[in-house]
Amino acid sequence: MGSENDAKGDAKTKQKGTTLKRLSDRKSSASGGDVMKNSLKSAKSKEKKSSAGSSKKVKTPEVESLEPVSSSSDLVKSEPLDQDFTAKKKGLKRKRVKEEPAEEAAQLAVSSTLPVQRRKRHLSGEEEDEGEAEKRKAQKKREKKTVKKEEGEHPVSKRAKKTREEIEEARRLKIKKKEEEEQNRWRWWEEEKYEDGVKWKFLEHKGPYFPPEYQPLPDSVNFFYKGEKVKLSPAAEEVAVFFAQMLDHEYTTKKVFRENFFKDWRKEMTPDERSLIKDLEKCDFSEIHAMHKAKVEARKNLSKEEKRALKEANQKIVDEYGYCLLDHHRERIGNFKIEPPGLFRGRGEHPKQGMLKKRIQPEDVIINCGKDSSTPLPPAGHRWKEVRHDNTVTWLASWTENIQGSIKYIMLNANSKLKGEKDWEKYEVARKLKSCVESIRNEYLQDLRSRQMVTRQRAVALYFIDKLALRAGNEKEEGETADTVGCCSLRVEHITLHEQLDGNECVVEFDFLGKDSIRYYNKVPVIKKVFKNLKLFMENKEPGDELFDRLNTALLNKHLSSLMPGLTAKVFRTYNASITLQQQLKELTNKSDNVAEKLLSYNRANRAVAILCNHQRAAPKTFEQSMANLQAKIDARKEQLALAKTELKQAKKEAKSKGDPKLQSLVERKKAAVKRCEEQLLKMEVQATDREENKQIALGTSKLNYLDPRISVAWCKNMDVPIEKIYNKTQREKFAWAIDMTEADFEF
DNA sequence: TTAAACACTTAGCACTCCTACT
DNA sequence: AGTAGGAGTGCTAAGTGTTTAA
Repeated sequence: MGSENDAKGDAKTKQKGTTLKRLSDRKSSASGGDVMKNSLKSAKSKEKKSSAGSSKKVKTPEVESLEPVSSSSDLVKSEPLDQDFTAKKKGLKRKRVKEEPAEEAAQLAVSSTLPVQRRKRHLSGEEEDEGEAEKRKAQKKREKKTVKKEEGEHPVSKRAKKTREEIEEARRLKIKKKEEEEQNRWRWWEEEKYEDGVKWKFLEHKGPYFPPEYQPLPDSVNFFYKGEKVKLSPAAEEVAVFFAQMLDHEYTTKKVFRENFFKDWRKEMTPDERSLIKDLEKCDFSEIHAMHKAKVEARKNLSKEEKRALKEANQKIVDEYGYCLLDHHRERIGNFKIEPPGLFRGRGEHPKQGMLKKRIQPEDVIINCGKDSSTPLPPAGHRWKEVRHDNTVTWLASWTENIQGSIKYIMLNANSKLKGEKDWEKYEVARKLKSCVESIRNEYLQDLRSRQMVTRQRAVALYFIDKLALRAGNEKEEGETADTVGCCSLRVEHITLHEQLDGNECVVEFDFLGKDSIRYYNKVPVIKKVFKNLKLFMENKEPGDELFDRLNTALLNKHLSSLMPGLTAKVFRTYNASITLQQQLKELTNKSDNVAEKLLSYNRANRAVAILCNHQRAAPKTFEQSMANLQAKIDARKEQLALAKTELKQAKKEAKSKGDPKLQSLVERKKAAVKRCEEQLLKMEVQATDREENKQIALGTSKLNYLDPRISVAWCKNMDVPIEKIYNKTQREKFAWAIDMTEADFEF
């Protein structure tokens, strides 16, 4: 067990090296010729795709027809398996011989691994009917709330002069409030789960919040066409304002964006407007643009009082629409606002950028709530599209969006039971994978020499998904979205094979756009068998052809779920992310370190995961500046240190020659000064490295979505690091279940 | 069997808010 | 008190994977 982990760890660290390099590659390429090469490459691929792509798909012939049977065993002999996995080979063979027995499958079922429900703080006896208990809890909560409110008003009334006692009092209150919050928290993880498919029993809410209606432009602000003032109809004017507001953005200069916008804008025009306005180039939005800028500026310059009023008004909306009642608990809604209309801006080269995202009316919205709850009222003069009572889903409202035709949902906040339970389950599945990952790895390594082409392709894909944490790569409709890929949808043009590269053999160079059009660039040494298979898959194919032409995500996932219930491609990402964190934390932190050092280690472990998952971000706009500022500070501190050192020397000299005890204490003080200076310098330098390493890496995504929070909680307990140091308030709320249940000895 | 519909998680960006500094 | 810049938050697009319908 340990050895396997170590081996895997080695692979990861190696990889970390290459990925770090990868980021710098990316940096340098941004200004150099690489970008050119890439855009050329992708342009070429599009050409290919449109000409040959959909009509004739090149399929890799069956293995049997290519290779005599003997040669496949030949390959086995000549190629040792990846070191990572060889050790386990024997054990696996035995395991694989026996058909997967039903009981083993049952053991693997998720529910069985969720810790037995504890009832530490259950209000009263077990025999009490659940509904009764709920009611009582709710009642208690209400009582508490009123108390809190009365207390809360107290300090506000006597705010004029803050005495020490009052400050102290406020502090106590804050602590009390925190404790109370903790007490009030719905400890759903201590309750029984509902029967299959049922997500709730009671659900009541106020419906979504609609954005304000469009306010027509004042007469002083005009739109011009060919230099002539034109008064637009409200509908056309609203869309014109959307465009005018974006004029500072680069994408309003893009051809696709402009064309899509103009086409959709014309649809909103009256026939007269349509016959007049035929060329976007001749449109002048400058007055509208100026007005918008002035508005933004004005908002910034509001007085404190006005800002407070605005904030209060917002809070009122949140209080009214931002919560729902789910099984007698008040739960926060994640996105209770209907998305306002505007111009669609997808990520990357999106073919639909610039299109009009229409205003959603209550008539477009489906409401979902409990049968026995009060139905939310539609805005005056409107009605809902439908009201349904489906307790097998978690959404409160939904509508169909007009750009892609997909459904948008209003759902609960991440700290809710519904989301939390799902999250917990996700990590349990990933932990389950830990127990059988070895045999799965062994199996796909065997499959690399299968006679069936599908199986080989599946094996190689799985190898990538496991080793590189690639996403599954569902197929997408061409022309509907930006051209991005994942593992199964990789095309020949996305990889380059190198027999030799930088002293490594069998290197695969990946270069493609993944989710959100984020570039994935990596050079990875792979085992020979994978390399040979890739060569085979690429034979007689055009750059725009699919690499895994016989494979898709459905096929892959079907196979995976037969290996372990609940196993899909994305579980590997979760598993590898979490196991990497755990192992990196073990490796990097020492109990004797101080808190700052421990946190740096935590960040580094987190960063290793972010790199693995390719979680990137645009370098902050102010990055160079703030880095330079920090460097200046460091330089200043260095000078100070040098000065302090010379002063110390001087003092020492004098103390030695004169032997005055006063001078001796001066020496001590100077010594302390030097030490302090050194410490501060070190701290800043560490900060600088941390920031530099983080320049293009986003830690948040993995922290929020891939790292089992129990690993972090256990680490905090072991290392005596307060949980607040690694999770902010929101994160603590989201991971309340983990913070509450995890002991120091937790192992992922 | 395939495609579309559906439900839900994951993702980066832009804004706002807060805090540590001057 | 004012400000820079980092942390936190809201937003919504873009994925994954299951279910339903044709």
